[in-house]
Amino acid sequence: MLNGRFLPSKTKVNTTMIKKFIDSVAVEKKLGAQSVTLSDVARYADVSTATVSRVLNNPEKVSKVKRNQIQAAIVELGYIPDGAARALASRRSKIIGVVVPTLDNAIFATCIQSLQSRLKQLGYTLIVASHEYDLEEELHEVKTLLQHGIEGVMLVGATHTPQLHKLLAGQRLPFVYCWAYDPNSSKPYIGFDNKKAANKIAQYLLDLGHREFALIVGHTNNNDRSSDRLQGSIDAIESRGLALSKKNILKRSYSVKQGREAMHILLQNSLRPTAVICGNDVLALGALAQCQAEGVRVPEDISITGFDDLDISSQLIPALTTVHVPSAEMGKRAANHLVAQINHETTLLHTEVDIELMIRHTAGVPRH
Amino acid sequence: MLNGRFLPSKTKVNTTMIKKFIDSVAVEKKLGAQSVTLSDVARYADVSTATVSRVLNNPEKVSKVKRNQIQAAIVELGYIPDGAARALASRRSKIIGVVVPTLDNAIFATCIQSLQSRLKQLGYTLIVASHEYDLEEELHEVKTLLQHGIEGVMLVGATHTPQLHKLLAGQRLPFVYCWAYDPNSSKPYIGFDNKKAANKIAQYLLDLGHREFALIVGHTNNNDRSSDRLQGSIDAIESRGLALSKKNILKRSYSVKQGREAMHILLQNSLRPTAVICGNDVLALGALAQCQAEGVRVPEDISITGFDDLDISSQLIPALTTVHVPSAEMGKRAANHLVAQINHETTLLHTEVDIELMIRHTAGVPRH
DNA sequence: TGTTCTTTTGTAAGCGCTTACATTAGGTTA
DNA sequence: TAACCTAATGTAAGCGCTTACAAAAGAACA
Repeated sequence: MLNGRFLPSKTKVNTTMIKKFIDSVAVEKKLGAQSVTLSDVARYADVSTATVSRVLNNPEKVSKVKRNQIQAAIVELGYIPDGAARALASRRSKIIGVVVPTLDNAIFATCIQSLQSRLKQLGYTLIVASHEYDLEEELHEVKTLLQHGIEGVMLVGATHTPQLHKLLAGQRLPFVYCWAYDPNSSKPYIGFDNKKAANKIAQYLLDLGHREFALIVGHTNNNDRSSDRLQGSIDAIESRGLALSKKNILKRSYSVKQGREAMHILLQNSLRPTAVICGNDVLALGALAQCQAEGVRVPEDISITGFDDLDISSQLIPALTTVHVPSAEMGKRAANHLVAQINHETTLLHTEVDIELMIRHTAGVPRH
Repeated sequence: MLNGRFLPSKTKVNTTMIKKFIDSVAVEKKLGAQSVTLSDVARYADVSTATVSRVLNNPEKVSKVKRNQIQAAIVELGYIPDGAARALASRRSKIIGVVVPTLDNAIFATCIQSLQSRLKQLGYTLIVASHEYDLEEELHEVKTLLQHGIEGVMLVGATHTPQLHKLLAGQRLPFVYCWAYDPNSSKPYIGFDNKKAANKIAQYLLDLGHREFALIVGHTNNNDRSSDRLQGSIDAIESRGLALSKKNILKRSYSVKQGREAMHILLQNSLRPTAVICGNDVLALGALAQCQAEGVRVPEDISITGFDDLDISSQLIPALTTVHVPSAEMGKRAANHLVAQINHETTLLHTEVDIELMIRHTAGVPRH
């Protein structure tokens, strides 16, 4: 041990000695802060750098005696491997990236939480970026992530710039699209059919007897989830031979406030809709609040539905009728998928997750 | 250009040639996917690697002619710098880390959103980790971030394991504690005094005439924000000579459901409190919903207050009386602080952000 | 005991960049 | 035009690891 630096080998090492060793390393390197390197550990444990590296990466390839020696040295010196050096030498960063539209929506936060927690189990670290519903920005973010050597990336939705598709293909970077589903695509999807889901909830309202609809949805430009949900609802309504006036389709950004404002407009109409389908729960919560504010009873006077099933949605009074989206599950599956891809294991190209109509108390039979 | 690889110099370059160049690079490297390196760019633009590197890092140090030449080469070859190599050589990763308790609370998501957006402006990338209110896990996460070469880290609260404090000091890593404030500490804080804020809201209720209180707060072990808020309320109440029975202090994890359950218990009491102070908005929203569910009017029968001022809190009916916490601002300030630290610029050690009592409609004068 | 095979360990060559230092080109000035 | 300065560029030595390959040490067997 200490390899002749200042201690005869086999001497029992105490804390002071370690400190001196580290300090002497620091002095030698003319560094203010000592940063213990792998070769310091090697010297301290009296082995080669290769052996230390093996302990880090393939412990089973090192004899028990040396392994213990080295592991003790690592702890004693407080050695922390340098990820950049590892990444450079091994060409594996152990980093995965995700670019979501925004973190301000709990649905993405939940997904990221579970993505990250699963990746942690698998030995990966997550870098998060958001693009605020701007696809050029999304491209830019992926490039930044690429600079950081991500080994895989999760993206939201199916709509992206052509350059991004090219980039992903060119880099041979494992990736997965979430929150959307297209079994005919050659690209990997983990998600669900937004159109089908929106169709389902509209059907439910139609079956309850509703004929006068309004839709409050998210902006549909460059947002396939939003436009699919819109289209799904429209299809359902028109399939029953009903008309939906443009005036009753309100596109708003996803916020409670916008939901309120949109509902306020709808309530001004001489002919009020009996059912308002919202593009997500946040908008629905706003719509619901506005009804309360204006003394409109839900669901007696008007029915409201959401999409996402946020935690809060089931707890409010009345509890929101909505579509449950398993965002945590998507995160977890995305993690599994990406890591499998990285390890060249075979994976399913497409995974459709179950969405479920949550029938609660904001939708009911319309008044005559 | 192309430096004799297969084109006479000064030849006009077209797409096919670029492709061939890239392919020849790929073949030479025996790589499946071509990854264009800085030296490829240098060769292509017929300059040294140093010059290319300068264009990347100090463009003003390179003559206009070469700079343009090189920038064109970068675009044409689709060169993406390798962050690991840059980090290793320059000892700067351009990565900053943040470890929050959880992403499932919108208040942290909002903060991270703004932290990240500011860091992006400053040329940094963010790695997010969460510890689920487990301080050992927090330590572990910081270690992982350190492996990835973070240049700074934002942490939440003032309570951390001693090892973490040691680690931060030993690594000379810029860091900042958010969501708490201690002007007497030698550690940097960007936040506010939770105790004072909680005191303020309790005073407000006392001034309204409330005498019977209950508290629904977060778990207080290892969570200084939660325990400070609890203590602040208790202090206010006791300073008026009022007693607060242990039975009326309910500790729950932060979820709407838990808020509901806690309120349900309080409503069972023969002597109901006239005011319920909640440790955060999520709990308050739950408490509010439970009152609605049980036909208890807010604020006529019972007053409820929150803490955080989530987006939704101001939009619900009745709008929640709460404390506004500028989480986005804290994120932004944390970004500025950390980057300033990294660049050895002088910074304020402590920043107290303004919190504000948001008087809305869930707290009123108690019934006689 | 020598031979062969297996396991363990070491040696040393990079990974793709940055940067100190050396060199050269291009201006100024006397 | 020589001497000197500044700006632009190149050369080459690493940064801290991993890993192919070589070497050494054991184990097993005849």
